[in-house]
Amino acid sequence: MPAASLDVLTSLAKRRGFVFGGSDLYGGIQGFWDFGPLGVELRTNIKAAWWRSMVRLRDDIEGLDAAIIMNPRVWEASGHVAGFTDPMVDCRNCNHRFRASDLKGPPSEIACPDCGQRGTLTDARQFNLMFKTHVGPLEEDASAAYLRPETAQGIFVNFANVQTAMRRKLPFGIAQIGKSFRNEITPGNFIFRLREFEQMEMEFFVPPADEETWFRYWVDERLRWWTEEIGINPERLRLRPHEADELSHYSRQTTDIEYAFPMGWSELEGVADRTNFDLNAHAAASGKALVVYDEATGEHVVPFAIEPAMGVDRAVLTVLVDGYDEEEVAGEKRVVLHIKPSLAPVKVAVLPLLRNRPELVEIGRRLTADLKPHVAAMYDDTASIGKLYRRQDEIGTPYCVTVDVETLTDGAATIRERDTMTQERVALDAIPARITELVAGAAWTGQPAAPPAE
RNA sequence: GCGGAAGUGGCUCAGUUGGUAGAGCAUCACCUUGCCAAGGUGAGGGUCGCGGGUUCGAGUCCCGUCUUCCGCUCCA
Repeated sequence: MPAASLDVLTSLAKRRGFVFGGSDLYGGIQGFWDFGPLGVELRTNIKAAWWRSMVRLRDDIEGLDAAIIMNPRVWEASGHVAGFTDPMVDCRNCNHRFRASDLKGPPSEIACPDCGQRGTLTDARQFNLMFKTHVGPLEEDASAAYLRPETAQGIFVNFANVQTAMRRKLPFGIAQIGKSFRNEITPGNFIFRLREFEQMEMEFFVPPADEETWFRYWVDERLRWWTEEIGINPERLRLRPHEADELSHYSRQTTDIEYAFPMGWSELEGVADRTNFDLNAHAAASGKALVVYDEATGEHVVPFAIEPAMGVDRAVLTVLVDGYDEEEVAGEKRVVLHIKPSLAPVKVAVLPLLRNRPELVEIGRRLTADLKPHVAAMYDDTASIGKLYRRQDEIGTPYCVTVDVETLTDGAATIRERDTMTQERVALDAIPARITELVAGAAWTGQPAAPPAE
């Protein structure tokens, strides 16, 4: 099963209303995409799946929705101001990049530390990966603020609030879904790397002694989520532990969950062991203790944070790539999105076999109205039945209900399943319940993995 | 930011040595068919990314600019 190329997928996404180029009316803007009618449903469903498995089904994780703009001191304490705004120097010969402060002289006078070539270094340039803005109407330095480059800091600065309000003891986690912004030098690969993107991050706070156990637990649990709950082909997923020299400034160890995208294996989610780096940093900068009292030892401890972090947009891309398939049916190409029914933008489409029979149209419309309170449903009669099926296949609609002439006498209609194209005949009255049952039955395979044994 | 390629109707593209825009698919209407992209008739839709220049005349040449794509960087 060859994965769809990004071109094919981009074309499908635009044509069918999943994703549009950002501001394309004005020629576009690099690194920003708009989600259309179907795209917003898909991403909403993915977020719901994450929130359900992370927050709703668990009793050890709380939810949070922090502001995008925070006090700039947050970013100084977290290390992002230092890490994201250094003057950088590029080597035109070997393409490596250096912090100007790490070089032993002016870039124009020294040789490249890597390739040794002289005269190939650019001047120092400010690389600010954080979007800067101003709070209030005056654009002065004192009012400068940043759009958050990760949602995690909103969790860390609310650690004590949540812990106290919810009377939490270790271990417990805080989960958050929200937009983040990075002025990436090179966005691209469709919606893989964006400048405005949405993250789903969870910080799981554990006693320092349990760090390793929980780290392994979350790597396994996240991989399970991708395969069992999102339905991604396990053969196209792999784990990749980071080498020591590629770790982020806050991380002791990180394992990526990678997917075999058309452009190669790329990161889908990172599980990072952030230790107590962030809580310590914020405690030091704010002057407020960020600790939990451990009754067993009678001591205050600064918890360690294990962080599974993923991008909603990458999840959308993955679901599209993984689900896309071109089959041959009766000598014709059939494009179908084999995505999990729970994720599909439209769960059921009601199609009259004959659109010039008012009775069938009437029944179809009424059935659609009956379905809408239960699942995302739509009605379509603007083409022949075969064409209507293919349209729904292309957007991943798992079920189609076809109202035919026999419906007038037997009061039943056929439910056609996307992947097998098989049909079952069900009484009109029973169809909403049956569809709901089918969608729900195929949606969830189970509960999150049990926490590691004490 | 550096190197390479490209920007023509919703999508994919054609447009010959510059002469005043086409195709397929898609969409819509009507007819016909009636369970997996059938057929027929017709319709809508493009100031050819944007700005400037050369020319009697530019999608087609020149300059600038913006954007996109592929590599390097990045990391959700």
